[in-house]
Order: sequence, then structure tokens, then C-alpha cells
Amino acid sequence: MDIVLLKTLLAVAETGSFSGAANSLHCVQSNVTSRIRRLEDHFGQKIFLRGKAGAKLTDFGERLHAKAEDLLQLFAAAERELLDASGAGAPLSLGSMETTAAVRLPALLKRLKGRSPASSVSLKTGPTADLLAMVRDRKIDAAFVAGPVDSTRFNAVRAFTERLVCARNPANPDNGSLLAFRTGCSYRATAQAWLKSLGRSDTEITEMGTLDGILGCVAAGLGFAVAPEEAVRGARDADQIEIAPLPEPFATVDTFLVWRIDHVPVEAHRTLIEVLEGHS
Amino acid sequence: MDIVLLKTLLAVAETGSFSGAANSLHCVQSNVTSRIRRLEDHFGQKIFLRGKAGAKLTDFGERLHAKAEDLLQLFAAAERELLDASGAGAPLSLGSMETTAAVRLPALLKRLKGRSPASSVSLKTGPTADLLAMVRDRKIDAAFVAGPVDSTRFNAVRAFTERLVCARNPANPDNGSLLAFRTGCSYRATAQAWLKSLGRSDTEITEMGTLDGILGCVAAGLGFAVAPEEAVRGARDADQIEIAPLPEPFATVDTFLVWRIDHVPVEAHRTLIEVLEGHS
DNA sequence: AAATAATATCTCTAAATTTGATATATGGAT
DNA sequence: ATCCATATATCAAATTTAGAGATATTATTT
Repeated sequence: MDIVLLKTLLAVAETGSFSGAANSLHCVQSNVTSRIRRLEDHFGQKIFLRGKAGAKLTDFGERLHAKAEDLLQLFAAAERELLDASGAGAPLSLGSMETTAAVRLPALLKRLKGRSPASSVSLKTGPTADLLAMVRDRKIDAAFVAGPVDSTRFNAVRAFTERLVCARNPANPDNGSLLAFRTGCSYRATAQAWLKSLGRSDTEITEMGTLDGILGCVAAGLGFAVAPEEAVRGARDADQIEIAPLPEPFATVDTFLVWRIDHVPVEAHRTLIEVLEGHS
Repeated sequence: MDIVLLKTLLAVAETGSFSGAANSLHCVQSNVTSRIRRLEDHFGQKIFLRGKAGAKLTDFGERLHAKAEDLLQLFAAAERELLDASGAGAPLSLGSMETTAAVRLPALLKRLKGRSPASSVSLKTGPTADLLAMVRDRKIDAAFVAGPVDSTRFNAVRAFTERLVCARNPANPDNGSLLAFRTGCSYRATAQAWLKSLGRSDTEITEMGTLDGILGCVAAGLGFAVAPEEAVRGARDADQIEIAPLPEPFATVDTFLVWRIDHVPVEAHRTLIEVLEGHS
């Protein structure tokens, strides 16, 4: 039972097909076939039912899959800890909301680099809900998300406190649609709650993928947005955007760094926590 | 981090030398060197301090060793369970006291074979203390040992009840030395306790490795032995051996099948338990 | 300084894995 | 029914990797 075989098993189960797995593993499909067959030969059992619809786990396949997930997870965790202990500095993969990444992280990561020069840090951005799912599934080590945080499942330290404002165009302050990130973004949820409190639940919503895009549209007069004050002030077209305060409780949002409760932080992660705790 | 590398690490740590590990792994020493180096390269850390005195784990090596032990153990347990679930029948490795193996196991294993034809069973013999150590260290799945059993660490089912007797030569019934297995054999301990109760603690003890040897010597008039009645009756030279009863509490000894409390029995093992429970 | 006992290095060979091309199967549309 | 699209399976060649065996190096002891 080799590790590569188990990884292949997971990839097939996840993508639902041999060719999909080959793609995600960056190898050819005949390879996936051969690895799965090696596993099947080893146990003398079919692991996948093949069909046009794709590959489906058999009962035995399910059991093997469950074990493989556990084992690979333990293996990865052990390796991470050891790499960390080896002084080489285990990589730290972070997630962050788009706005936080734009406004807060550059300075923070610079300070982190100063304190832990050896470690490499990678960053994925996305809305709070997606980030929490990634942390839950161990796809990333930790993430910056908007509070509040479910403390039964995640460890958290407060990282920043944002003041949310309404960014609008001076020309037509109350018109146009709400420009927001896709569902899952906590600022969008806050914006909708605010509009609801004003009896404006029917406001049209335009989804956009990036903060720059949203603020650019606001500057162009296409609508208004809810975003952290810092982000709006730092925008490219800040001079064409008017900032209006939001009433409480919508105005104040804490951003937390969160990670799985059973996740042992690597050195870079510990340093990050220290920096945040010393700073807040 | 490959599994073979971790196994090699354990072997070097256990034998205390690269060449010793090569020997125990049935490969050449240069192989061991290369595998350990692969590990060391991977983590950028020395794992062993090499010296004339042998190989000693570094601090980092100790951590890696601890993790490797855990991971390999989990891997092996998972594979065992899956092989068992696959219907192929996971192998069952048993241990047994020499006398039990000679007198009781043939019939028992035949019945087991009848009920679980697919599974393969292997057997190691040794004294009770060694067997318990092997079960503790997961070298074997289960063992037949003399009671009583520490039930906080082992699961146990009673397998047989032996009546211990004193086997002696009719010609010189009370002379000669006690012929016994080496230290760790529970019958030997019983024999010594009995002799002590008779005020004969000073009786000379001759160690022998096999039951046949012991009984052969008894027949030849070299001494006497304490052994299960069945074993003595079935001996090759039974007609030249006289059987004398032992007083209680020395006469009755239960033999148990024991296994680690955290060990999940495979199919052949479960069948064996059933047979023993149905029979006792 | 030689002898010894250990690990390291090197080359060759064997085995296993990956590739890429192609064959085969399966389900749906024409 | 036949063809088409999308899967997986098979096969031979190429590549990579690990193992064996011979030899070199190192460190310790005498």
C-alpha cells in the first residue's frame, strides 16, 4: 500500500473520474488506471464501479477511501510538524478576504517576513464562507475572516477591527444597485442586513469578483457598495467616491485569524499569532 | 516521505547500526545509507550521529522516529483491517507456549481451518513472558499463555484448563534436577513455587529448549519435570515416565488466548474466539 | 601506523513507473 | 441501428528509480 496509490484513490473519488483525477494529479490517465488497479489487485476487490457516468466507489472502496483519507491526513500533519521542527520552516498557507488582503495584509506579512525569514507563505483569497470551508477541510492552515467565529471548531485571534462604510458616488448617492462580492462574503451579508433595516430589501445586487472592480464601478456611478473604510480610502479613484457612515451595529466588524482547533501551528503561524496579539 | 524510508529508520534505530539494519531488512548496507540519506536530505537535518559505536538518533531523529512508529503502526493496522474486510482473509499470527502448541493446537487449528478456510495462520512458540511481550509490541496478533492475565492491557478468553503433573522416572522418582524451559515459562515458575513449598528450593535446574527434549530426559532418568498431564501422556516415551499429581494450587493452570485491548481482531481471530467460547 | 569495523560512494543492473498511442466499452442522439 | 462523444483499458517504449555489489573512506583502537 503505497502513498501515491492512496492519493490517486482520493483524487478519483473527488473528481468522480479517472481522467479527471489524472488531470488534477498532472499525469496521464493510463497512470490512474494502473494505480487503481494495483490497489484493486492488492486487496482482490473492485474499488470503483466504472461507467459512462464516471467512477463510483464500491462499498469496499468507501472503506478504503475513509482509511486513506485518515492516513494521508496524519502523514501530512506529521510531515508538516517535522519540517517545521527541522528549522527549514514549514510553508504556511493562508486565506484571506479580498479586502483584508488588499488593505491589511501587505504590512502584516512584511512584519512576519521580518520575524520569520525562513518560512514561505502562500495566500488564497475568497469570501468568508469559502475560507472557513477551506480551513475546515485543511486546504489551508489559517484564514482571515469576518467574525463572529464558531469557537467550538476554530481557534481565533482578533486581527483587525474594520469600520464599514457605504461607498457611493457623489453625483447620485442613493441610486443604482448594490455592488458586492458573491454570496459568502460577510460584508455583503452586512450590507443586505443594513438595507433590510432601511426597508430597501429589494435593492438590485450586482456581483463582482474584485474589490477594485467594485470601487471602480462606484466611482463610475453605477451603484454603491459596503466596504471597510480603509479599503475605500485607499482605492484608485478615491476622490470620486463619497464615504457615508453606516449605523451600528453594521459599522463595526472584527476580522479574525482562524484555524482548526486540532491544527498544530507551524513556526510562521505562531509568529503571526504573536504579531497579532502584540498589536491588537 | 516514503514508507520504506520510515521502516529503514526504525530498523537502524532498533539495531543501532546501518549494517545491522541492512541485515534485518534483508538488503545491502549501501541501501540503508542511501535511504537514510534520502530522509536526511528531505528534512535538511541529520537523523543519525554516525560513529564507530554505531548510529545514534539526533534530537530531530528522535522526533521523526516517534512519528514514524505511530504512522507505520496506523498503516499496518489499516491494511490489516482492509485486507480482512476484502474477504481475502488477513493473516493471523499467533504465539503459543511450547506445550500448548504440541498438545492442544493441532486439533484447534484444524477446526479453525474448517471454519475459515481462506485465512492463513502462522505460529511462533515461546514462554509466556516472551509471548506477552510480543503481543504488547504487536509482533503477533494473539497468543496462548498461562493465566492469570492482566485484563487492563489484554483481552483474553479461556482456551484450555491444564492439569499440571510431575513427570518423573519410575527408577529414581525423587532424584535428579528439575528439567524446565528457560526463564519466562510459567510452568517453570509453578514448578519452582511447588518445590519451594516443599522446602526444596535448592533443586538444581537444567534448562532445555523443547518439550520433547525435556520428556526424553525424564524417560532417560536425568531428572523430573512439571508439565501438563496431556503433554506427558502423549510423549514419545510415555511408558517410561511416571506421572505424579501436584497438590493444589499448583495443579490447575488455565491457558488463555490474549491480545491487545486496542487490537481489532481479524476474521480468523474472531472465528478462533468463537470456537474457544463455544467449546469451553 | 596498522588493523578493524563501521559508513559512504560509485557503477551497473533490474525493476517499476510514466508516457503516449491506441483499443475498447458505454450511453445518448440522429 | 449506427454514429458520436466520452469514458476507461491495454500495450510497448522510454524513463526513472531503487537495489546489489565492489570499493573507498573514515574513525577508533591497539
